[in-house]
Amino acid sequence: MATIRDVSKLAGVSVATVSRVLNKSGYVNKETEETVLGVMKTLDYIPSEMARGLAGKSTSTIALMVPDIINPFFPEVARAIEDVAHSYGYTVILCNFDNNPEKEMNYIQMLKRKRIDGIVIASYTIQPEQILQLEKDSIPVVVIDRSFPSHPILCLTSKNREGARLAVKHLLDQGCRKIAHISGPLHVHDVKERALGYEDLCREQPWFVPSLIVQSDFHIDGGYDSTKELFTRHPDIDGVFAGNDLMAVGVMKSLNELGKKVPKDVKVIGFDDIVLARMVIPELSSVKQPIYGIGKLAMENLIRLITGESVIKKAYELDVELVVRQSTADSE
Amino acid sequence: MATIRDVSKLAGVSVATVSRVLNKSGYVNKETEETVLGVMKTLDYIPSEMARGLAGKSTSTIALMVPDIINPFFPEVARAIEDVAHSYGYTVILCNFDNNPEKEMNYIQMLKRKRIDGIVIASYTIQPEQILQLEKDSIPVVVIDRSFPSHPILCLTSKNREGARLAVKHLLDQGCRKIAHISGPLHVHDVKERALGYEDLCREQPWFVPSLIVQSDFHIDGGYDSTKELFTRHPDIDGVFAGNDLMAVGVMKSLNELGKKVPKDVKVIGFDDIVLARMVIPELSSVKQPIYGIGKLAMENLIRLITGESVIKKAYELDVELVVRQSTADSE
DNA sequence: TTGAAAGCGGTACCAA
DNA sequence: TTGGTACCGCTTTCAA
Repeated sequence: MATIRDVSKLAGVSVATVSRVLNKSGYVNKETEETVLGVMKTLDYIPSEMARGLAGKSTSTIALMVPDIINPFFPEVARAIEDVAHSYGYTVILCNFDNNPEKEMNYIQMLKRKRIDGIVIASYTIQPEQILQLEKDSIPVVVIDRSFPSHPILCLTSKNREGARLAVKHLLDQGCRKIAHISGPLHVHDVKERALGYEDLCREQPWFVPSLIVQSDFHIDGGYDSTKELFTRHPDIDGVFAGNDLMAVGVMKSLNELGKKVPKDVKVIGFDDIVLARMVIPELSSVKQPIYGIGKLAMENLIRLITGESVIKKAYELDVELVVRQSTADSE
Repeated sequence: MATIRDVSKLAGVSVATVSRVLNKSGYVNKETEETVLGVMKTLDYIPSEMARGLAGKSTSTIALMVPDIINPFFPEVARAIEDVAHSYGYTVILCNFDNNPEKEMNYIQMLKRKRIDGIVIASYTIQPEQILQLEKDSIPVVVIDRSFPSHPILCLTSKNREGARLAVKHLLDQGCRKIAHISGPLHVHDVKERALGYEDLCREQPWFVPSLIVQSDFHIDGGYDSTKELFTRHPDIDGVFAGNDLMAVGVMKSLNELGKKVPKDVKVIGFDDIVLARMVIPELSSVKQPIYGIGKLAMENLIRLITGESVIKKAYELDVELVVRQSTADSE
């Protein structure tokens, strides 16, 4: 493989000059430039990012750390991240860490060795201190789907509490008179917010009892199992607000087995509005998070951090939107 | 950030020695080693992969090129690739190229600059010559979900024709008497195979007419639209074999709107058995490709190619398996 | 068992 | 406008 020296020799100039035309930096005579460009073509010269990285420039590589790319929320984020990254000349390393703190740290270590320029991370296991440490090591980080409001960390989440209220309000409007909530892991602040949104509207209802809230794990099977559990205790539930769409799908599957019709007997609404919501039958109502937008914004901000532009490191909350589909339709 | 020189100075040894303990290569006195290891810890030394890459070793990075990570088939592959890669110390770069040859080439160029060690690619647009060229540039490639039987290229696909036969046979066994096939892009050999499998069993049927085969695009909307089209022409279709699960879901959505019950009025079967198949209601019958296995095998073989172990570069076909679920259940 | 030094392929400063 | 050259951080002979 041709090197910059090969090019310089064949073009009869110095490597410095070749470097200049390569980077369009500094003065280069028009003709010289053309010669060099020509030689590059002839030699099929491809500059080594590794070498330029070593010589001081950045690696143009960022990492996307997610619990599990199979969870359909993340491919949508990944897609956005990758689109923006690619358009800015960055490359994306994909890391799955399965909510396993050890694997997570292992990965971070590996990323440090690679001297990546930054990280976008979605994690319920990472501690704010770890992120601060990363920044101290001058590796910018953007956190998505979780916020650390009391730390100077750039986080991107949605208006979870408001979204939850929208969902529950909608169920009430549709005539539901006993609404359950299946939540994700409540020790996570942003997950808790959704449960709080539910409580905001339901706590004062005559039918409300705490056992209408069940904590689960954001997975489809969790939604499935929790539903069985809920309906054993409260056979008269007529509305379910699931903490995310994946669990909502589990809810629908469970209801189907219980012989309950959606939306006739029970109305179901999820959260996130992943593409899956439009794939199931009946189509799932949901609270739309701007997933692509979150990914896009995350990457744009990360690049800003990398290039040293001024960005305020704090928790940003994006707008959500109620999306009504068949799973909460009027039961005529 | 500490460098190998910092370590060597503080430990009172040469960089060569530090390098040796780093790589556990060559002789190092037990005590010296411990000293060095200690200093590394104190300095929080993290070797630069970039530098070692430049100095001759590999980048320990491979690329996964897919049309679109949002297509649920690919996260499953990605997951496998990443698992194996990580366990061998490799890092995975994710590339979406949207079936856009230009973007694809653009990416390959970028990957060359990064001097990645190898590529796993799923593409219907790439030409065998491009892959051969890559290998000539000493970048090993493993192709998945597509085969180039007449080229010395390592490809991993499933027994598509046999799988299609299994699917259609099953529909026939379940009593279907007019079966349609919605296929993917037929110009791709492996896609064609599925259509041929369908024809193997249907061509001789009294009800068969060529217009029962519709070409589509492997996307959910394609399956949806094709179904509308098919039922306009043939309202009496009672079985649909979709070329992949995504289209099968589109089929079910379309049938739902047409007022046809699945599986009572029409039975539906897909291909791939992505996790989505178990998420929809009714659950989708499918022909199971060992997706995780394909990804795993792809990565294992890629590593073998990278490390120069002997691998026969040819098209391998993996076994498939019929998975019966609700969408083709008996209509009692 | 250890060290000196020549790269690896670029960048960028300083002179010319 | 151009060239010479000292690095960047690590690996790998070759000698000692």
